[in-house]
Amino acid sequence: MGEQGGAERRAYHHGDLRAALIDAALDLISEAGVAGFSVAEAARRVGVSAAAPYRHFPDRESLLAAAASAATRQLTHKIRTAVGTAPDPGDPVERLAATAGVYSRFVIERRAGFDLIFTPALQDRHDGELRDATRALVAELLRLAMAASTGGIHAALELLEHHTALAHGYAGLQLGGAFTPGPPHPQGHDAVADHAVSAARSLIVGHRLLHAPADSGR
Amino acid sequence: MGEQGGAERRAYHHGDLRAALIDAALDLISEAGVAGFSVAEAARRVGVSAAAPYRHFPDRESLLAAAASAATRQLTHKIRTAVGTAPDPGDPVERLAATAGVYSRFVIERRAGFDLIFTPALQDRHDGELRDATRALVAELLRLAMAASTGGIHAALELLEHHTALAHGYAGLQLGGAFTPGPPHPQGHDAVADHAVSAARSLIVGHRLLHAPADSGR
DNA sequence: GTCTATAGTAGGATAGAC
DNA sequence: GTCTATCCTACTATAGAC
Repeated sequence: MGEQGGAERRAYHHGDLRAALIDAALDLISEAGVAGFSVAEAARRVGVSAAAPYRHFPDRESLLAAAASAATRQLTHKIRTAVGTAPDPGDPVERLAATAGVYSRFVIERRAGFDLIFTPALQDRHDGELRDATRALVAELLRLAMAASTGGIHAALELLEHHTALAHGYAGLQLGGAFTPGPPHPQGHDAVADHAVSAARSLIVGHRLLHAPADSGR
Repeated sequence: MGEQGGAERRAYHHGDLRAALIDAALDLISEAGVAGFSVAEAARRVGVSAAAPYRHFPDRESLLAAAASAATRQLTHKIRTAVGTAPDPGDPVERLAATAGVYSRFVIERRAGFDLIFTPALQDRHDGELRDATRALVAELLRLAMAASTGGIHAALELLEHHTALAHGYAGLQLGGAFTPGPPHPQGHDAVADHAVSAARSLIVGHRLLHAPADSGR
């Protein structure tokens, strides 16, 4: 992430080709999604042969899983630091709503969201690294949903699901080009993230209205 | 049907290979997304050589665009017929909420949603067929959003965007496997669609609350 | 640990026979 | 209009040299 010397040049695997390959994989994913990722291209970016990665990862999926783990940790970190900077950080509604912006922006910029994190092929590897990263992320979100919901745990889980779908949908529509009839706007990402936050506010408010403590039925 | 027991033989291009290829393309997309589509595989399914499709479509993208147009028309039709069967068809909130269920179910089953319909590479072809189909779909949704919103046209457009993102997100999470830690549930599609409708209700209610006519000033 | 070379797979697209 | 045959491209993965 940090290095930005040449446009995409080479040979900075001074000592850690494994890490360099994960970085390259994340770059590829951010540029063209999981479909744009290939072991060969990642190797090319780093400046090694197509065979070299197989010394560090048994197969394509292993590298992909490592990249997914890294992305998950990055996302969790972004959510943790961003929640405190909401318009009204003391309001649990604003705190949860802010995560919709963080998530959609992250996915739009990196193309590494829940669909990558929860890819069955990756989760089924029972990779401890990915499992731990996923759990930390879900725990963080659940905490925020619990605070924002006026119902019980059941209502909070439902709210989290609704909220997650909303943020994921914003990212998906933007990435799919549904918001940009013309060429993609430079600052469109921020605008989309803002819309996601605004939508999340409506959703949370509506959810609280329909799941008020006095009216916990249904 | 003459031909013997291949698992999926067809050779029903009696007179309309073009239509048969579009059908096959839609099948491929529904099975593995756009990534699962290839001209070669579509031809194989229909029972013709890999070269035959190029008599009817100049290139891969043309066939894909034709499939996207067909899917768009199907989706518009499903929305039109389903809106009347909402729990309370007279309630504009329920009518709009119902479309979240229709959309998410459709996308989950066919993998042909807004990200396919609005794929820039397809929209930039200026294909009249796809353009007309897209416009009809958007017009239908906008009508419903206008009826459900208590604000002006601006609020209705915002509501539609929020609503669309929500439905799209539900479909995306389900397709990405985020809802199914284990194997995908058989009737999971209906459950997910129901959740999408429920979420849409919260969203619409919240939106109306935040954009009431008396309080139109955000 | 990395290289070159290679086997195998799959798809997009064209040429020319029938 | 469809076929066979072909060329090109790109990727995964392995083998053996250094």
